[in-house]
Parts: sequence; C-alpha cells; structure tokens
Amino acid sequence: MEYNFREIEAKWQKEWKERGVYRVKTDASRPKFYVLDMFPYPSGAGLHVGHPLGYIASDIYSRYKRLCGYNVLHPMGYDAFGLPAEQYAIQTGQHPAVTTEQNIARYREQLDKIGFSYDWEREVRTCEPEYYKWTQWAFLKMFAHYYDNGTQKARPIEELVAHFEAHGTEGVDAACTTPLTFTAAEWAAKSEAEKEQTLQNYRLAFRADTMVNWCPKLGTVLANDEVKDGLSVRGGYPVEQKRMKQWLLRVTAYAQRMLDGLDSLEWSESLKEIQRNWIGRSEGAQVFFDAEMADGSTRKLEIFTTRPDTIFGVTFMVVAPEHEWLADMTTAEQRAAVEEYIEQTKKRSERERIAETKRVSGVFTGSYATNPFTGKRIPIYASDYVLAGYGTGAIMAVPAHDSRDYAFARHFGLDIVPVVEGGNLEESSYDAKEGALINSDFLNGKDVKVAIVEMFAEVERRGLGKRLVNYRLRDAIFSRQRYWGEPFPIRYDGDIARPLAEDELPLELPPIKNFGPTEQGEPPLARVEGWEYELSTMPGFAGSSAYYLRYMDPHNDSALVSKEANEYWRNVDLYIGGIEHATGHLMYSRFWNMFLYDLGYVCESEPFKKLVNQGMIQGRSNFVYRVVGTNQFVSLGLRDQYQTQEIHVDVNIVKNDILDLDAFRAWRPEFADAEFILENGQYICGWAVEKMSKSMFNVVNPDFIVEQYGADTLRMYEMFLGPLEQSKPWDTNGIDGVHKFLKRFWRMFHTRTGEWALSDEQPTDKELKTLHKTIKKIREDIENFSFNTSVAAFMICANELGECHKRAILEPLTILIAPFAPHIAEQLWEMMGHTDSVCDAAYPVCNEEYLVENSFEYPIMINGKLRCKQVYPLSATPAELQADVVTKEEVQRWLEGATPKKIIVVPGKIINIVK
RNA sequence: GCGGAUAUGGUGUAAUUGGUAGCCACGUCAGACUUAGGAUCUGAUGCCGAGAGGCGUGGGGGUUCGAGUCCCUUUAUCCGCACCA
Repeated sequence: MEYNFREIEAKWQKEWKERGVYRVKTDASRPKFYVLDMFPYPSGAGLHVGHPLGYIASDIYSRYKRLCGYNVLHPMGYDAFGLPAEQYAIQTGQHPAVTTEQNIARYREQLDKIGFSYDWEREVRTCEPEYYKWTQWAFLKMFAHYYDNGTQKARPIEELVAHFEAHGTEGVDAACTTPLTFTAAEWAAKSEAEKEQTLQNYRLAFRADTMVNWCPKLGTVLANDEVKDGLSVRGGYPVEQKRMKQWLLRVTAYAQRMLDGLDSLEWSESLKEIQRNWIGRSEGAQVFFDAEMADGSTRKLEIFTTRPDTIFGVTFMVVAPEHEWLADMTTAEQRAAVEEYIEQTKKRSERERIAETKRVSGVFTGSYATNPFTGKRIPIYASDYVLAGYGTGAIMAVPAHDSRDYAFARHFGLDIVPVVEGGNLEESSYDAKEGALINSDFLNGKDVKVAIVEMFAEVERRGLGKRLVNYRLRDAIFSRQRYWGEPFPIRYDGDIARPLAEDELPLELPPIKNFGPTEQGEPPLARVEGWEYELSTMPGFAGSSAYYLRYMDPHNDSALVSKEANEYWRNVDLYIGGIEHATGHLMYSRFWNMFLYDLGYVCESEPFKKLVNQGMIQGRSNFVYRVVGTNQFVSLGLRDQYQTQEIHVDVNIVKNDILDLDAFRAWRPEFADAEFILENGQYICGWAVEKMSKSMFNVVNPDFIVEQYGADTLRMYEMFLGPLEQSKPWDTNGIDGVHKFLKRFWRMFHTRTGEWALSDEQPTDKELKTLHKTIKKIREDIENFSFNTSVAAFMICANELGECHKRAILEPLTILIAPFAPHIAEQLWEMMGHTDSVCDAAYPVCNEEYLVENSFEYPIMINGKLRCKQVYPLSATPAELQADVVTKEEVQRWLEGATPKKIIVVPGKIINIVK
C-alpha cells in the first residue's frame, strides 16, 4: 500500500475528534503540564505558512509531554476584539462580530488540517460576553484597589478611605499619580466628588487627565507600546501628544515586582533585557533647587539625577516646555520668546522631535536658581530635550559630564565646569562614571562611585532631597475611542465614575450600525440610545491579559477560574509566541496576574514560567524578467543580455525556482500570450527575501502544502527549516526531502511490493544501537527545542536501518515520531494491531546498555597534529596503540586504571583522560 | 549613542560544547530501472590542483599540543531602547 497521506490524515483528524482524544480534565493522580500558544487575532487574510511555526513546536512538545505521562493542558482560542475588524466595518458596514465569526471559522478550518492536539472544548473568544465578563470583573477589582508600597501589595480601597478618615495622608505610602497631603479633617470636609477625585489618585484602574498618545487617523488614544517612532504600530499613522481624560491602569505600581520577577523566569536573556529596558529603573536622587519666580517669590524646583556627585558642576537648569511652573518663571522680557518656543515645540510632531534630536533648541526663562553647593546663581532654561513625562520634567545641567547638557551649553555659551578628571572638554563632555572628583569641595579626590554615595548622604543631611528610584515605565492608557472592544462597567453620576455591581456583569456591547465616531468626535458608543455607560471601550490587551487563566476553567460562570482548577494547573509551563509582544501583552499579563495574585484569586505570581520566541517566517519572493517593451520573459541566467524589468510572480506557480509556464500564462490575462527565453529548456526565476505579503505574491498557504504533501510533511518541514527561535524565509524548495523521508518511513513497514510486513524477528545489536541512539537524541532535542536536528535524527535513523521490518524496532520508533508526524504514526500504530491511540502510549526510554561501546575511539596526536581517530578494541596492547606516540609505560598505566572513555595524547605525554 | 543577537559550502543548516569542520537535507553532476516521470534507487559533490598536496567557519591578532567554539580587536547584518537626566 502506498503512503496515502490524504486519506490517513482525514481519517485520523475525524477519529480524534469523535473519540475526544485531546480532551483534558484535571487529574490529581498525574503531574500537570501547561503548554500555551499566544492565541491569534483572526485576521481576514487567514493563516500563512509562518503562523503555525510556533503552534507546531508547542504541539510537538505537548504531545511529547503527554507521552511522558503528564496531564497536558494545550488549549487554543481567539483574541477577537481588535482594530482591523472595526476598520473593515467602517468601510463596509459589515458588523465586526460577523467578520470575526467568519475569520474564526476559516482559522479553525486551517488549524484543523495541521493536526493539532488542542482541547477545543476549552476554546475562548475574547469578544464573547461570557468571556469578557471576567475582563470587566478584573477591571472592577482594579478600580476597587490601591497599591500599598509598604507591603508591596494591592489592598482594598476601603482600607485607604478608613485611613484617610482616621489619619489623613499621614503614614500613607501608596502608589499614586501625584503625592498628596491632607489631614483627616480636610478629608472629612471634602465633598463626595472631591473624595472620589482624590481616590482616583490611588486606584489601580483610574481616570486621569494626562498627556496621551492621540492618533487622529485612527480616532483613538494608544498605549506607549502601541506607538513606535511616533507612528501607530497598527496602520503606521502619525501620533500626537494631547491632554485628555482617560482611564489608566497603574502598572507602575508593580514596576519593581515585574523587574524582580524576571530573574525567576526561563525567558531568553534578550527578552528579559527588553522588559528591563522598558521598565527602565534608575537609581538617583531627588534634589530641590531654590528657584526665583518672575514675581520675586522663591519655590523649590524639584529635579531627578543619577549623578548627584556632579552637583558642583551644575551651571544651569532646564525645564520641559510643558513644565507647570514655566509661565511663573518667565520674566516679562522673556515672555514673547518663551511663548514662541512653546508654540514651536507644540507644532512639531513626536516624529519630528525624534528626528531632530541632534538639533539644539531652547530658550532662557529670565529666571535664576541657586546651586545649593556652590551658592552660585544659575540660569533656568526651557528646552524640549527635557521630557515632561520623565522624572519631574526639570533637570540640573552638568555640561562637563553630560553630552546633551554640553551641546546645550556650547550653543548658548554657558559655563562648563569640570568636576571629574578625564576627557577633553574642548571636544566633548566626559560622561564616564569613573575618575577622581575635582572642583567639588569635600568630594575632591574621591572616585565617582564613592562620591555618589557620599553625596546621597549629604543631600539628605542638608534636607535638600532624598534618594529615589525612578522608572521609565508609564501607566497604561486603558481606554480606546472605538466600538469593537469590551465596554467599561462604569456609569457616570455627573463626573463621578460609579462601578457596576458584580452581578450586573457582563455589560454587553450593544449592536450598532454606524461604526465611525460621532460628528462631535465622540466614540461610536455615543450613538447608542440610552447608553448610560462609559463611551470608550477597553484596548486589545485587556482581553489577552488573563486568557491563560480562563482556559483552566473556561465554562465557569461564577469565577474567572475556580480555586481547584487554578491550584491544579497553576501557571503556564511553556509559552510559545512572537517577540513582538515583549513590551505589550507580556507586560500587561504579568501585571494583571500579579494583581490577581495579591487578591488571592490565583496561586502563582508569574503567569509564564518558560517562554520561547519563535522566529518570524519571512517570504521568499520569486521574479520573472520581462524584456522591456515586449511580452517576452527571459530566464534568470540570460537576463544580462537584455534590458529587463523585474516582476513579482506568484510563488505558488514556481517550484524549485523553475516557473510553470502554463500556470504563468493562466495567472493573469496580460501574460496569456507570454513568450519565454529559456535556459536548458527551463525558465529559472530570480528570488529575494521579503516580508510575506499579498502584494509580493509570496504568501504560501498551509492548506496548499497540506494538500500537496500532507500535514505531517508540513509539520516536520517547518521544524526542519532551522532553529525555532531564528527568523528565516519560507522556502518550499527542500520540502521533498522531508516528504521522501515519510514515504520511506512508511515503506519500512512494507515489503518492496507494498505488502504489510512486520516481523517478530530479534533485532541485531546494530539495529538496537541505532534505535536507542535515536531515542536518546530525540528526547534531548525535544527538551532543548532543537526540533530541526531531531528531524535530521529521524532521517539518519531511517538511513541506518534500511529495510528493517522488525516490530521491536519499529514500534518504539512509531511512538518516537508521533509528536512530529501524528497522523502517520497513528495509522501505523493501528496497523500494528493496537486499539488505543498512539497518543496514550509511553514514550520510549533509552537503554544506555545498547550504546556501550565494546571498543573505544582514541584520538591520537602525531607530531603535534591530530591525525586520526582510530578505533581500538579494549583488549589492545600498548604496542598496538601506536606505541610511538606515547610511552609504553603510560599506555600500560591508563589501561590498568579505570576504563577510560577517551584519552588524548600528544607525543610523549597524556594530556587528558576522560573517564 | 547604549544594549542584545548573528556571521560556517551554490542554499537551509549540523558539529559529542575545546578534539578528524560541513551531519541531515535542498540543489547540481553521473549512473541504474523505466513505452520519459516533477517517480524510485545508487554514487559523487567545501574551494584550488591532473596529482601529491595546499587552503578553508566575515577580517586581523592572541591563548592552546589542538579553536567554528575561549580572549582581544575589527567589519557587516538584524533586533530592542533612545535627548530617560
């Protein structure tokens, strides 16, 4: 019988579904293992061959773990709220729910063809009310809690209220937007609205008037991770800074815990580094400088610095153009200039500002501050090189030791006073954190590192400020002026936000017909008659922040996840997905999970123990070369002889870079009468690596590969392509090799004439050695996620075994290959007479006995060069062991000792004995 | 500018972690079988050289009996952060 993959795969996909082979239940008798893929956003384009890469890897791993005796949770679902469906709706009037449903159906169909072992009964969709009820629920919990810095934990807001009632802000150490001070009496005197306003300063989900990233084209605000280089990540539209009242999540409260937690995670160093960078912890000091205002009064201007040791070198100060006190600091003479500067910086988009970072600009306010250590009067400038959003929006400038301050001082002719020895101040500042202090009174002669520590103490002693840790991380803007997202369970009483009660959830998204913003620029929900709730909806990351918890207990309507389910499945053991979520989803879900952990709803503080980032699959485009002005196409090798135009050609009508001429003529009407200039009777196409996209005609659909070669071939080939974590272009050339292997594997169970042939004959030592070597290798490779070498190991194994029809070899081999090629394995398993699924077999274990060598390989060094690695029997005499390279006595000695595995010798001496 | 990663045949890659570089495939070449096929099988295939031999892991230097692997330096590519005080 031929290897009929179409029949086999259809049969088993149906069988698995009917038998419910992949259904998972909590089972205290077995250890759990949770393998998760980042669930997809079901886009209209469907899956291309790059999407399943990570899914295949996780499927192999979960099947492997299951065969090893674990109870494996391996679910899948859809991140179904999102911008593309909504934009499509605005253009076509098609309701996002409808297109999303269609896209999901298409995704499911594609996924099913690849033979994944998902437990589909646990599927979640973020856009369904039963699911987003729990997104809203978590939001309400965040609204009802604040973060206590002392205990590093979220606490009910009522406790804070009680504290305010008794003691005011005295003794409060809570994460907040701006530090407040009031007494119990002052609290009591506040109106209800004022009290609520005050509490918003502490709630973990809160409303605030802040600078936000506003994208006019998308008509919505965006979080920091949704903006890159001043453009929206989705769509690439310009983003501007705007002051708006928005919902935010106080993720900054968890900055330190998120930073510390990284150490305990098995994530790649580069990914951890991206998160550390994003959190951006820096240790420094808060210092207050006396600053004169234009009206003659003096205020304490607060700055943040990581280099307090350089205070003696401070010769001016700079505030951001958005600084609160700028107007008060501006003197009458400077008013016009300052206002013009503010106007000028406002006009520049974020993008221009980034592009012009090298250009120095700024303006003198007319006011002065006093350097608390030198006592000198120093001018205060405003410049947009100081960011309003970081630190306090004001800096002390040390031109001698900060390159930006240096450029600024040079431009405006300000003093440059060196306080650390080193560098050449004629050319540039000396920024290094090493050297001896000079011009710095009591710090003179001390090293920078020592001086920093002493200065901290001195600043605190003089009451000028204190040590402080600053984070780059910003609170996450949580509202979007869009329709297709979770509604906020909030109604308004005047300006007071009133949370819905838990039993009012879910607050369902009402159906609408027009998805654009209203004429007044309000979000689409403003069109809904009688909608008394918040008009914005939640952002994409809301629904994806806790989905891994929901899979544990997906149909529970009384809790996000039951305690029992959570305590059994705990957290994700292996998470596979793209690196693009490093600062978005992977930050938010850690925050979300830590919050739920504080409240006792989940038992692990980190959601994802081990994380593997699969590489991106790029496209491999093919080109044809049209001779200019004709409809003649010249093959790659001959195109230099003509003037040609390069044209993308659909990669699906090209095989191994050879163009299918008839398919090309049929591809588009203008090529119907194309003529070809061939080389060796073939038309060879050019190629290039580009992004996989429709416009490049390089999208390869997995369905197409499955149809031609089968799912098992696709699975193994995707793994064979190269290391999982590496980005690589998809190249269908080469898939034949894997397909051939599977056909060969099939033939190992059959005679040459195609009869089923399985013998009970005893395997030879050599065959056993091959088998156990392969078992060992495959197990190691799977554990190391080195799936490309494991596919190679199967091929080597097949090459070595040749026509081996022995059950004792082939049966374990079938289980061994089952995670990679489950359909063929299942079919052969059945043909071998088993009635159970190969998914429930026990994964073979390597018996090292079969690997023990009865001879050893001795690398021998001759004349300083490793010449050969010969195999000698253990019984070899020293004379036989090339006595000329080592002394006979030495050889004798190591043969008498413990049996060596490897002996490395150079003329006259043994340099290493591996035992 | 700072941080991280990568660099090996015509191509994708491998290398017991410091021990014969190029496993396994693709491609190419040759052959077998075949009423010719994009099927199957066998062999060859890093480069130079007729050969013996020489040269080879981006470049240069170093440590070592021995380096793709370790150290220094340099180049290129990719990624992350970026007036972060």
